[in-house]
Amino acid sequence: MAKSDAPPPRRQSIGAKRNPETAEAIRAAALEILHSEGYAGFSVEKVAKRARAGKPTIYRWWPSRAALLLDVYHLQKSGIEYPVTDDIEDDLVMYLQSLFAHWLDGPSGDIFRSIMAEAQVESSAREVFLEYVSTRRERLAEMLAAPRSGKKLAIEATRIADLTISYAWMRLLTQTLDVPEKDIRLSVRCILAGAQTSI
Amino acid sequence: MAKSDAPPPRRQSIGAKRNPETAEAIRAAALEILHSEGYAGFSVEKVAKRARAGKPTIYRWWPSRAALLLDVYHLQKSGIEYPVTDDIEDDLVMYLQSLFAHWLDGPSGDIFRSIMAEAQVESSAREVFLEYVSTRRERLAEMLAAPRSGKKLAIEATRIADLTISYAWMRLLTQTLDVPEKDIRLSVRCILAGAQTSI
Amino acid sequence: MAKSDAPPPRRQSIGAKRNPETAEAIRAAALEILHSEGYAGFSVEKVAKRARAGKPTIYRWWPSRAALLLDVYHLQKSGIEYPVTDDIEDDLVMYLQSLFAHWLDGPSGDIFRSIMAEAQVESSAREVFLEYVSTRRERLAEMLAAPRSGKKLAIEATRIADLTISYAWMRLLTQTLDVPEKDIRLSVRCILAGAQTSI
Amino acid sequence: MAKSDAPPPRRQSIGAKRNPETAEAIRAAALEILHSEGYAGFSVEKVAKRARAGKPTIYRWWPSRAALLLDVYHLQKSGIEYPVTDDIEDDLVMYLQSLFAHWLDGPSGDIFRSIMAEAQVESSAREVFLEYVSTRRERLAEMLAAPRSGKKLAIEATRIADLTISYAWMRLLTQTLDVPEKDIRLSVRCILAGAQTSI
DNA sequence: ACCTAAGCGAGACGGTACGTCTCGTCTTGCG
DNA sequence: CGCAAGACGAGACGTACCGTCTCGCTTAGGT
Repeated sequence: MAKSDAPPPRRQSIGAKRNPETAEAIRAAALEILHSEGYAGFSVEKVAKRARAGKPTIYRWWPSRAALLLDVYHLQKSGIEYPVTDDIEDDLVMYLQSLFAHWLDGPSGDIFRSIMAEAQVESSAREVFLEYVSTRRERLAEMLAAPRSGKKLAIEATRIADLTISYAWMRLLTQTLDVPEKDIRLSVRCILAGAQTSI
Repeated sequence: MAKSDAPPPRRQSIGAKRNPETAEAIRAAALEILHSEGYAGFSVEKVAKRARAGKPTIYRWWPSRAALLLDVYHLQKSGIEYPVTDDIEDDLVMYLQSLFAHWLDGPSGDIFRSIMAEAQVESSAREVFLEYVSTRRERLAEMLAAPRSGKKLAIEATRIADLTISYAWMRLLTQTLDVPEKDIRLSVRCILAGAQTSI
Repeated sequence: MAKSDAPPPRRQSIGAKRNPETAEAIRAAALEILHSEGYAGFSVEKVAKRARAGKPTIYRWWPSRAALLLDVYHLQKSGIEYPVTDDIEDDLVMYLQSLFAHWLDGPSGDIFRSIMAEAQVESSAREVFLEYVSTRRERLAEMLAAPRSGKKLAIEATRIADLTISYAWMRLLTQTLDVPEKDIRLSVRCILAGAQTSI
Repeated sequence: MAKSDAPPPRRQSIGAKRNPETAEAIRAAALEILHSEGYAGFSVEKVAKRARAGKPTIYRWWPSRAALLLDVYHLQKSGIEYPVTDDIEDDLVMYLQSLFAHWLDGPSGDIFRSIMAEAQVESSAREVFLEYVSTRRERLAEMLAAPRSGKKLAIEATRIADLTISYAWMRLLTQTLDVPEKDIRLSVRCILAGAQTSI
């Protein structure tokens, strides 16, 4: 995760079209600020300064703060695994552990919280947030519904997915992501308890 | 629910102690602004102007924007019941139903979302938010741990409380509070499934 | 004075040399903008857009805003009469009236004020401004010194010219060019009163 | 001309009323910037930074750049006399001499030219400028209309005032303030020639 | 019956950030 | 190589709130 902390060099126009280097520098600067100072310290002005870009250049391509936030967030929404083994409990625990680690490690947790906050202020942010949530939920439900030897879910996978996602969000929002595996497992067991039947 | 839309008269000191009328006017003004303009349009300055109060008066009693926000939420939150019958499932379903109805009916759902947003921006807000959440959690855990004839919880009540609260927040944040009782019951049953044992 | 208000067509390079049509279109656009929006609304960007020209094309031929302004101003400094009849008072009144009308009618008054403003920002503008003023002054002094039957000026013509020009500028700068002939005549009479002697 | 170049300390509110120290610091900063960088380098942002004041504080009391400029000019303008002796010609000569000396000595000449430039750019500045000019004109007319033994003006004092002011502006704008007293006297005599009658 | 102490309204203050504007430079791709 | 087009870094514009401060007024409670 080597981040270049050096001040970026001055870039210039490459003609009557968008300079991808500039766009990249702006996204990177936004990301770094969100990571180091959080949503509270995020401002277009700081992004511009850190990226060595003019404010109008940012507003030319991202119509608002929220748009920039959403763009940066899209960059980051990768890397989470959806494991499928024979033990569904293990799978869920592993999923949550990697998710929490992902949120804790990099800026993605902060970004996700930022999006949630921004969604309260800007309605455009809300739409994208809801749409993203829905795809995540479906993906997780898929994982849960995957066939496993000798067992099957007694209730809908989406319900389990909802409860799992709810639990993860709560941990994120209450800043309690640093949970020992035992605790995660107990909560997962609780969610799954009534949902499994042996064949 | 008579709301005074008239501009409040100027109040003055009633001596070396807090003027409850002032406090009330401030809370009311904050509520009205949140209701009519949402979190996006909420500012201490507007509250002061509408309540015909000085800004320092607000900051004297509420250390931050978030504290005021939370206080206003409390005003609205009065009607939530923590039922204790012999059936813990019924209790939880009833609790969630009344909570969802409360969030949907008035401005309290919006207010709670506002608080969550504010908690991402201001660390002081985060503390207040976390502390509030913790009391709610304990209160709910208490309800769950109440002695019921013939049954007791096999695991910690706080874990069940966490999962319940998580579920409620998720519904709030995804704007899906309008859930039929059957769905709530299924989710509650899922949470409680592994948590109960007969004596 | 028919000015084309239609948007000029797109021009292109005519090879490795300056396109005079382009230069003309730029001058014309600058003139129209100064006339319709005044110095306040004058910007190289607007000129480029109206002339359907690129900004660099403007900067290639006019090193600065001021240079363009001065060029445009040179285009306009014509058309004023310097009448010589037997009555010097009538002459001066007529001169001022036509000058005021000229300033009010077309863009030249605005341009003159613009040059004065620009001269405060750019020293190059100042030089040209001063040089222009000096030629105007000499031309007016010439008119005043022209032989008239039976009378001659008792003092230097340049002094009268200075006072006349001063009066005109003041009217221009205070936006009070719409003066009835009677007022002009009274002021002129005042200036001339001590300057004439019968033979 | 010892000017304090030290950065001013942070000031604070002194209650619900204007802090004169702040006003003074802002005026002083504006003056210094105008002196060192001229009108071209003048900006509200720089003034705020140098005065250690917030931009809104400046805009609270001076509705526009021009208003600040004019205020600063006032600071400098204090030393102009409106003499009233028995000889109106001497009075006007003395007035112009002291005015020219004042414009030449310090920054006030430059400031006044800046104001004239600003008035061409911003309509609000124009109003302020015109209003200021009108008071100066009246003040001068008053001086001219003052009763003097044995003589009275045959025409309106305001006309004489206008011509005098016009002359002074012209000298300022053409950078020819360094005029020998004889020249001033001749011009003044010219203006006054037809305006006086013995009793 | 004074006197201190605190609450209160009002609003100015130093700041930060907003989103917009124009400047003068730069590069592209067409002709 | 000229030209239209327009992106770019820079930085000022004027506005909205932030949270802190000081004022002058009002009332209550202690002496």
